[in-house]
Amino acid sequence: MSFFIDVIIPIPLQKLFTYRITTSEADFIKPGVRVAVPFGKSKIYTGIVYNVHSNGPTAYEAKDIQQILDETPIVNKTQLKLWEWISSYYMCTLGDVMRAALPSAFILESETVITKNIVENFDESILKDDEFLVFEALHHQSTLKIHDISNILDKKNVLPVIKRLIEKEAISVEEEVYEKYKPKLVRYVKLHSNFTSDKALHNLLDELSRAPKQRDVVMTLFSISAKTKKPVKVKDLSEESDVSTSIIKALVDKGVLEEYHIQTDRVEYSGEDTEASKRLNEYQKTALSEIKASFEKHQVTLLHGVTSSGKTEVYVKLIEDVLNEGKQVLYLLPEIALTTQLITRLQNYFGEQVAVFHSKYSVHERVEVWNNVLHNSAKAKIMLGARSSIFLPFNNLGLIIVDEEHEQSFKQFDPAPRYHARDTAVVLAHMHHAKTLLGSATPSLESYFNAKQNKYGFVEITKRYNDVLMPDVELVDIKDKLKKKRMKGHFSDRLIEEMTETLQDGNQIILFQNRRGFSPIVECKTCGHSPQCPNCDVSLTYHQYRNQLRCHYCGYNAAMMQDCEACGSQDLDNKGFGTEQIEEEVKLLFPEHKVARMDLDTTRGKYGYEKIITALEQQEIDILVGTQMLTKGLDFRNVKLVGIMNADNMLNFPDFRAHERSFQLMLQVSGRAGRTQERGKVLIQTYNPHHNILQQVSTNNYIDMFNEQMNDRYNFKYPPVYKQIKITLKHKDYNRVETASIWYSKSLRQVFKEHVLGPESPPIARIRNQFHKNILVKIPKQQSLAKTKEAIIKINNSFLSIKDFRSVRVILNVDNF
DNA sequence: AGCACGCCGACT
DNA sequence: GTCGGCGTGCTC
Repeated sequence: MSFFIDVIIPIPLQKLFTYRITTSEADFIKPGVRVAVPFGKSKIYTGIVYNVHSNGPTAYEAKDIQQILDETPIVNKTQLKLWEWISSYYMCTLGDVMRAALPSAFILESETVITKNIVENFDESILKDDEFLVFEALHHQSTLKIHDISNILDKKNVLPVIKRLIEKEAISVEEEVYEKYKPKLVRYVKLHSNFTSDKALHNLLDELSRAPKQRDVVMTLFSISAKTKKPVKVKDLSEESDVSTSIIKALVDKGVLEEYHIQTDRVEYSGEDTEASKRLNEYQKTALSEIKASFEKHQVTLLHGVTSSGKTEVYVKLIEDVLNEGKQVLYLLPEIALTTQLITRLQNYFGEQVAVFHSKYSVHERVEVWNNVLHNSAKAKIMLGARSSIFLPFNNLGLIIVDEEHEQSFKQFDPAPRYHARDTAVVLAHMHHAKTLLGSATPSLESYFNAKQNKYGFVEITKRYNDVLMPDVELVDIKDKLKKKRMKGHFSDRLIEEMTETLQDGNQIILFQNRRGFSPIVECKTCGHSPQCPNCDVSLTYHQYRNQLRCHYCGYNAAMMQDCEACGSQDLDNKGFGTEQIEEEVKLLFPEHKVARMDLDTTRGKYGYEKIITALEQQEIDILVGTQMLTKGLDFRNVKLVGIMNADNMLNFPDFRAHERSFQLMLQVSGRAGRTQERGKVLIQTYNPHHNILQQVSTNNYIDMFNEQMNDRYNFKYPPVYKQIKITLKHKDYNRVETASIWYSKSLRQVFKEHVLGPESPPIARIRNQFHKNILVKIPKQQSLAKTKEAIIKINNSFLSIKDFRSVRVILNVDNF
């Protein structure tokens, strides 16, 4: 009997690929192991075995696999089940999910390696110029990659050149697979076995009496190993004996010491002993027991706790319980909230059992974390991570906590799989028969709605820790202030007053402006022209610190011009304002005080973010200007005043969730004010102080906001009342997308009638030279989601079979919010 | 997604 | 006349 395997390949193709394996391989291969398989003419890909069977294909001849890459599965059954759920729910391929799920080091790809043929008296004259260049390069370097050749020839399509060289038998090519993951080795030393006897050792020390430094090293090695009874690291030995590693090396060369390696973990926690978890206050205790009671009835529970209510302590208690049952915990939170502050706090309680999974980790670190989770290692009982950590190979999950549940960064928008980590977490927990706790000070409407519908359990903490009062929120009408000439730049007299007072008391200030850059738009005062991005339909943003104009959509940048491109006038004006400009203005208003800025531009580097946080904690900064980055997971003792520079631009954002988002954002920023005894103050500058959302923010009235917003959602058939799927079409030719989107929406309308919206051009119709069109399908609660998707897939297939439309890119986005 | 094949414009 | 553009089709 012959055996076959179906393999998931990390490419966006819906089907699995069948390969033939030998009988002995069949004994060995299980679903979840990686195999290297030939694909297409020359490529070798890493695939994940989906299943093993003996039904050979009839329509084609199955290829043999090239190699088995793992002894045991690196992906477990539950994960494969989750992958399948994601692929069907979010309408993407298993290959897409695989790409997102596995650390990139697991996905090996072959690379073409070019070598020179050894031929006596090769006639170089038959080579053309570019061919000769490549041939010449191989004299200096024994092998070249395709990429190297592109660099040498300075063009991208080099395959024809290589082909001709092969025909002339000047070179040959080979596919090489790289094991990208190399475990980190730490160097250790021990005394060579020749000297372990007392006598030999005595002789050695005598011999070394003329080399005191070397003698010291040997002595220190003894004392360290006597003390620690563990292998001795070269690094430790060098530090302890205070000699350079070159002396140790000399001893190794002499054969006195022996060097060896042990594989170690890159991700190591070297903290102090763990401390007992804190005692909970009354509200926290009540919440804890309510959550436990709720878990009896509900698989998912929503914890609505005001900012600074001490939710983390409650989580800690819950985690302790789950750990005692010997189960794993997943603690999900948005990327920007993954701060050192929180990590250290959890490590203080749980020590080594906490592992972090982070986008800033190197590929190697991710593999190590993956393996620790896979083997249910004691080092990875509690996984702390952003959305992609739902893909880790848990085998015994007891609890998932989704903190800051309302954060939109849990949803992946690009590329596929466009999954929502919170919703996927609920499904994952269900597969493990585990519980899910969603926590937020400002729950998303959908979660609160689910709680109200009794689909989720619900628990509330309404008091801040230590009974600190909620900040006092004041709305400042800048329209009125402008009229009365009480504005200095973007600062109202009220804001300046409060700032002056706060600084006099030695407290800190946070200013929130939801837009980076200096001023969004440069406009010529003479002709009204403003510079546009050549690739996108947006005006360029002026960034002062590099005197540059930049596009926030495609990254295009150009030097700021001296005079108007259109009419040559020198009278250029800056419209609108961003964080940079606020920073400038603050510096002028308060020259005595230290001002810093926190946005994408200032936190680029690996530690950029941390530096600013530390500086603020140590009170080196008096005033911090920033974007929404400020809102998350930061706990500052001395911030007393929070200023929101302009509430209107978020409220007017064209999105059905703009109001909900603004409410969440403003309440979260406000939460940064006054976290200790003194009551904090929040000033919100706006042109429209009577806006309901602003009123609800100032009275901290979530319920009112919820009811009012839900009313809109009912009326306009938006989530969470209706489900929705967004279909985006992209093409570089506007007419093409236009016709394509009309065809697409027409077909959809035949099935879904009035529940199809669009096609519409988004506010920014062109990004990276691609024109976009959006179509929205609204799905009533009683309509089957599975059937809806089936119908869409059918329409999509007919769409793709029209040859004029084949070049149009289609993006399906389920729950596009 | 890649990559090969095949058909048309702009250069030697 | 070739080089290189990209539209089309296929991948076990």
